[in-house]
Amino acid sequence: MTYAKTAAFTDEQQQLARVAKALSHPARVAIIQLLASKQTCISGDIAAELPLSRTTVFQHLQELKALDLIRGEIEGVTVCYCLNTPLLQQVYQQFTAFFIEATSTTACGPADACAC
Amino acid sequence: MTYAKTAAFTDEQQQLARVAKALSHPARVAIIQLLASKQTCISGDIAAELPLSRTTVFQHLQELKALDLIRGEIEGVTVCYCLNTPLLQQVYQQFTAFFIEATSTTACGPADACAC
DNA sequence: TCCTTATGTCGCAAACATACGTCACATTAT
DNA sequence: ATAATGTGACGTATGTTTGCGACATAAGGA
Repeated sequence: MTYAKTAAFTDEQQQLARVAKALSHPARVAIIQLLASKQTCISGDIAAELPLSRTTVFQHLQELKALDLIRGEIEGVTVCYCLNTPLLQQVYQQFTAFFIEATSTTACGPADACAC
Repeated sequence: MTYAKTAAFTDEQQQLARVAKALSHPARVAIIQLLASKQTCISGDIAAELPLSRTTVFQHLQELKALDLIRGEIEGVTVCYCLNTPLLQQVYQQFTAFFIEATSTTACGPADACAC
């Protein structure tokens, strides 16, 4: 997002793109799913469950944390990560609005000729 | 997506990540919105409406086309791009499923302490 | 107490991917 | 012929992915 021409787009577009970028790697998708499925807010267990090194997982976590999609609480030796559910719901609505806008087109027939 | 460890994740995770990647640039978000708003399936007009060069826009279009999110029909000199609405609806459902899964967590309280 | 082990994190770096644009070219309309 | 359009080849700048090595901290023995 820190690209040259980024400023030329609207905040909504940039915001959506930012979150999409966070989800643009299967590891991060997997991390979110893991955090959603586990009742415990695991920390190093995430690295253990993924086929990636501790360092790599840590960086993916950092990226998600930078967007505030997840939170991390220090609990003694370990860190307890968990989803920021309210933010996720908000993001969900943004995506929904986008997709509804995108799929409500009637200009071009479904999947066939582009008979503009 | 063509990264080393990509194969280790599920198809769903990879598919979601792939689409998210397509939406991870504001220019591509803008292009989809443009195609959705215009009744005509514009071609070079897209480049004219964005603060990017023709070539750059072309590459973004290629990326979207590679995922089949948009279609391009040659009409004489110009190419007529339009959204692949059915696919978008399908993608929409995938995202919905993901977000519902992600936001249904009750493990960690909303936005406060991670009291696992 | 000291040693070991586990954990989260930082620094660094190689491999790879993306963004962006200038040039070039073919096609078609005027 | 001229102009406009889509697209291809190529290059530079920038960003991402991935993990190895290193470090500090804290817990658990011996």
